[in-house]
Amino acid sequence: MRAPTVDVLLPLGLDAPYSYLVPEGLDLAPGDLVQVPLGARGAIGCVWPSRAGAAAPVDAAKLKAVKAKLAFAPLPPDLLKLIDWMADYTLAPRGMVLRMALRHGESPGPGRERVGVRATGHTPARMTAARVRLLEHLSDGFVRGKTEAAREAGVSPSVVDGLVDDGALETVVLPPEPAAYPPDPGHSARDLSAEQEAAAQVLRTAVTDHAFAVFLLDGVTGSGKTEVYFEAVAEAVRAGRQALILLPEIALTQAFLDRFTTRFGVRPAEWHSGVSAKRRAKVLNEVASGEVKVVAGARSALFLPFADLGLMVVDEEHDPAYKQDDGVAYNARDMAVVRARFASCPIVLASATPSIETEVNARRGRYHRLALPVRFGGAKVPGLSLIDLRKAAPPKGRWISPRLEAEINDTLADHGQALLFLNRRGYAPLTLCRACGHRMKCPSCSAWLVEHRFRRRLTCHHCGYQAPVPEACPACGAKDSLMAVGPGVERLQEEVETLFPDARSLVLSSDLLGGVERMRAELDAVAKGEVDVVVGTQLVAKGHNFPGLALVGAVDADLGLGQGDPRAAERTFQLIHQVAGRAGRGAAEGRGFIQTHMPEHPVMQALVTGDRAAFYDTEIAAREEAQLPPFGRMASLIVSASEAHVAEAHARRLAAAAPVVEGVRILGPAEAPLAVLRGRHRWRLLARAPRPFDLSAYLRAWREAAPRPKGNVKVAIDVDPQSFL
DNA sequence: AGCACGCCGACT
DNA sequence: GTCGGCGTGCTC
Repeated sequence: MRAPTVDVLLPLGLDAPYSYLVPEGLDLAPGDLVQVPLGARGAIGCVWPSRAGAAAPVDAAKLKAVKAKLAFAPLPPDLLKLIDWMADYTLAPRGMVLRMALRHGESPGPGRERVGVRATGHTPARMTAARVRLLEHLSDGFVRGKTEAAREAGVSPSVVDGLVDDGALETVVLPPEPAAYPPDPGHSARDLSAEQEAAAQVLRTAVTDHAFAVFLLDGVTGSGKTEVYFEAVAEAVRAGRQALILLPEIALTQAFLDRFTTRFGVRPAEWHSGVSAKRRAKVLNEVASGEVKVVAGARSALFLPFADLGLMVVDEEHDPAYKQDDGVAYNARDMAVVRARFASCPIVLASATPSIETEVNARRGRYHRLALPVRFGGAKVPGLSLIDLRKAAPPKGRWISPRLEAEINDTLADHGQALLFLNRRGYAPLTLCRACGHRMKCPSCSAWLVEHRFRRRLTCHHCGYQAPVPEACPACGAKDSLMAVGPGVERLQEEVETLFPDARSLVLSSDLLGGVERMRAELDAVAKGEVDVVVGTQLVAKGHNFPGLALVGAVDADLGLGQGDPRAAERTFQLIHQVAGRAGRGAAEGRGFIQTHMPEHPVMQALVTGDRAAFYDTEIAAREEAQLPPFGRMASLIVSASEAHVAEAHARRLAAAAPVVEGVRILGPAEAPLAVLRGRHRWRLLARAPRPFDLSAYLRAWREAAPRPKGNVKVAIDVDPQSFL
C-alpha cells in the first residue's frame, strides 16, 4: 500500500500544489495550514483539495513528510474555491493568489495574555498615599486591567506590582480583549424614508434567504445608501452571520466609522494597510472563529477566512481603487461577487455612479437594482452649471475663471465654504527651461517630473524619484530659467490666496506632510468651518462630510478626456459627480461649477442636466458598437525589459505566436501608454474576444505556444484591464 | 518567493 | 589568482 499523501499549496510562484507524506496520526483536511519542509528550509502551506486527473505523481523518493499542522484557523471552503477560481481567471500562479490570503497575519497565534488585578481584602504592611488611592479605587471588588487600574487611580504601575507582592491585590488572567465588540443590530435603527425602507426590506429578505444574489444599490450621494445596507448588515448580525463591507481604502474614514458607530453602538473591525500587523493577526483570528461579526476593509479584506459569511457589501463599487495592477491583477469588486457566489450569500454593490459593467448587468437583470431616487433628509442635490473656458478664460497663468471667481466671492460673503477640485497633485505638472525648452523628465520613467513646492522637490508620480529643483537648467546651464507649466493643487491654492486674500485656504491631497494624523485634523477643521476654501485632489471626493460646503468648483473637468480612452468619460462623470455631491449635504444649498473647454461633451451635458440615464445610454451604446467590455472581453499583455528593442522584439514574437481563433483579435504590439516605467521599457498587446468566450483559456494556450521570455523580459497579463487604449 | 548553482569582470 | 555580479532553475 502506498503511504498516504496530501496536496499542499505553497504561497510561492507555483501553480500546482506539492505532495507531502502524512505522518501517522495526523488528521488533515483541505484548508488546514501546515508547516512543510521545502528545499533547505521550510514553508507554511495550505492543504489543498486534490483534483481528479491532476499532474502525474512525483517520484516517491522525493516525497517529504508534513512537519506539523498549525494551530491557525483553516481557510474556509469558499476561500479555497475563490483562490482556485482567481488563479484560473487571472492566469496568476495559484500559490501567489494563496499568498494574498496568508500574507496578512504576522503570527495569527494567540496574543499575549492580559492580566487584571482585584483587591483581596488584605491590608498591606506599609501604606502610602498612592496605595490608599489605588485600594480605594479597587474597593468595589471588581477586576480591572493592570495598567487601567493604575491609570484610573492616578498612580504608577509599580504601585500595583508592589501591592500584588504584598498580597493586598491578586492577579487574574483576563479574557482577551476582542478585536471588535459585537455590533448591536438594534442599537439605533434610524428612521428610513419609504424608498430606503423598501430597499432595506429586500436586502433583509436576501440575507435571511442566505442565497447568492447581486444587488445594485443605486442612489445619489446623500440618498442614504449606507443606512440601507446597514440594515442588511444588521440582519446578518441578527442571524448570527458575518458581514464584510469593502470600501476604497481612502474612504475608510472617520466619517464612515462614526456612522457605523451611530447605527451599531460599536466600531466595526477595520482591515487595511494602516492597521498594525499585531492587530491584523487578532482580527484575522476572530474573523475565522466567527467572533468578529462585521469587518470594514480595503480590497485585501476579500481574502479573510470568514467562518460564516452572510453578506458582502462593495461600497463605491465603481472606484478604480478596487483594481490591483501589480502582482496578481484583479478587480476586488468582481472577485467579491465570485466569493459571494461560493459563500452563497447576497452581495450589495453600492454607487451613485455605477461602473458601466455593473449598470449593464443591472439593465440585463443579472443584478437586482434597488434605486434610491432622492437625497435623504431633504438636502438638495447641488445645481450644476458649466463654465465655458473658450468664452471666458482665466487670465494667463491662472485657472479660476472670472465667473467662478465671482461665485466664490458670493459664497464667501454668505459665510459658506467653497471646494475647488483639481485632480493634480503638486505645484505644476511640468517644469521647462525658458531658454532652451528642456523639460524636466524622470530618469527612469517616460513621465514629467512634478514640482512640489512645499518640499522644494521635483518628483515622479510613477516611481517615486525625487530631486531638488535645480538652480540652473541641466541642459543649457541657464540660471533661473526654469518655469512651472500648468496647474497643480498647490499652485491653485496660491491663486486662491491672491484672489481671496481674507479667506482661509487649505490644500488636501494624498502627499500632505504629516500623514494620516494631519489629514484627520485637517478634515476635522474643514468640517468645523475653520477653512473657507478647500483646494483638493480626488481625495476630497471620497466619503467626507463637509456640512458647511456651499460651492464646489471643478477647475479642469477635461483632464483625462479627449485622449480616446472610452473609460475616461465614465471616470470623469463619476469623479465630478462625486465631488459635486460634497456640496449641500448640510443645511446650506449647494451649487457646483464645472470649468470645461468642451461643454457640449456628453459627460458635461449629463452632469448639468442630471440626466444620468442618457449618459449611460450613450456610453453603453458606444461600448456595444465597439464590442468593448462588457460587450466583448479584453486582456492586456505588457512585455517589459530593461532594453527597449528587447521588449519590442519579444512582443513581436509573442504576437506571432497568438493562436488563431475565430473572433479573437490581437492588437499591437505598440509602446505601452507609459513606455518606460522604473527603468523598464514596456510594449503592449491587447487581446479582444466576443462576450461569451473563455479568454483565460485562450491566454493560457497562447502563453504555452509563445517563446519563453529570456533574460530580464517579463510578460504581465491583465484580464479585464482598466485601460482600453 | 527564496536560495543555490554557475559562469564572466575588477580587485585584495 | 579569487570575490562577487545576477541569470537560471528547483523546491514535493
